[in-house]
Amino acid sequence: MSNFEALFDYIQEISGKLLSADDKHLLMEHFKPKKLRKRQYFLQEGDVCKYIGFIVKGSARTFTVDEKGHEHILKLSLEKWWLADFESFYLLTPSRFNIEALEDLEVLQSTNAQIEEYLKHIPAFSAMANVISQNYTIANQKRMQAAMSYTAEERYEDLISNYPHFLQRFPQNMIASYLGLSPETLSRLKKNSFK
Amino acid sequence: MSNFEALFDYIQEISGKLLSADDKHLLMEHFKPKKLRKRQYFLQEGDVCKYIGFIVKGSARTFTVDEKGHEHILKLSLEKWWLADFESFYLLTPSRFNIEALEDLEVLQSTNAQIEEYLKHIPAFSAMANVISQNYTIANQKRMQAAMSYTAEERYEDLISNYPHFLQRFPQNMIASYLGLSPETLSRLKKNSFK
DNA sequence: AAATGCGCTTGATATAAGTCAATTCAAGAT
DNA sequence: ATCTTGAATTGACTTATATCAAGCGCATTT
Repeated sequence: MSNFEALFDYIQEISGKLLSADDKHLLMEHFKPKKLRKRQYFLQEGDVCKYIGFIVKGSARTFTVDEKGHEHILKLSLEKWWLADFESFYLLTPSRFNIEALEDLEVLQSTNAQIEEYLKHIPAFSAMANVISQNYTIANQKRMQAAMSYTAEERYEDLISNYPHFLQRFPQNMIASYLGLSPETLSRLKKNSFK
Repeated sequence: MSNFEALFDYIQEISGKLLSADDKHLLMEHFKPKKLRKRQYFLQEGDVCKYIGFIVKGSARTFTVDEKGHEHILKLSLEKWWLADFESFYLLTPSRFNIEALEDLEVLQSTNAQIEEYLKHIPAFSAMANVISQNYTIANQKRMQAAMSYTAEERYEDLISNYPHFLQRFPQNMIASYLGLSPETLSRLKKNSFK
């Protein structure tokens, strides 16, 4: 119940529209609460990402494992973020990513087919989707630019100013991987930047 | 006139829906043909990206210039691609990017306000927008992964298999910058991969 | 035909970041 | 309380890529 309040608030806030009682009932009917304990997987490489999850509580990481066995974190996610490999979710192809809970995790999850229904029938939901799509496009553009043009140190500074809470919520080695750095390099970087 | 046929075909192909005669008239009313000669700018750093352009003919690059004066290409664009800095276009903020014609360029351009109208009134157009948004999300996810996890050589192989025509249309130093490499490094890379 | 500019290549060197290995430290488990 | 585990740090060394510099074709201009 209070899980759903978080989702309702989020949709209304982002879309700038109100949800009717009917809208809420429809959402509650098909978004299923799911709990994962720390270290459990929301999605495993090779599986199809059947569900998209809205994070009510906890955190997660989306990562790949390369041929040498090294992990690369593509996304770190917190409360009020959506959890999915969108390629797999949209196209129903096997995913190349793993999504793992970094803390005990509570999500509300739904299938692509249900999402299509929401988009059709709930104006606030489709308005939200449009805003999110814009935000994602902008964020991706920025992150890509940072990855291409910035040095390791600049990317770290950037992270600090854009997502300061990340430093509290995620261990350093995860941050390093997210920035495309080895844990050692990030450690040294921090030491030097204090001077 | 034949310019618009390219746009109409594109919208119908991507959306899977047909455009009515009214739809087409509406599009022709507000999409303006614009020609740029090679080396001219579609968008300059610091300006607001007032227009989104649909490329009918030609090619372009989107790039930033860092403090050291080095250019970094974020996007290489060809026929049937959309041209804009979406952050600036959506939010009307000054752009950090430059968009420059690499060949003589013909685009059909429109403002954000007009696009909103199309989304409201032309079903094929809004269906197209949804598909594009999905494709962008997927492409961004892939490119980000490539940038994080792949070596220079793997990124080049990746480019060859995903966009083989890029090699014909863009000079090598542009490809290098797009891959986040110096021209020298790409040159050496090619030599070694032949062995 | 000469001259200019430009993209590509090649060589020598510099630098940023990765790798491997050892140590410390804190947190959880027994 | 002790033991174990894993994160963070630090040092020594390696590697990938950038930088600087020179030279070579090739096209465009004069």
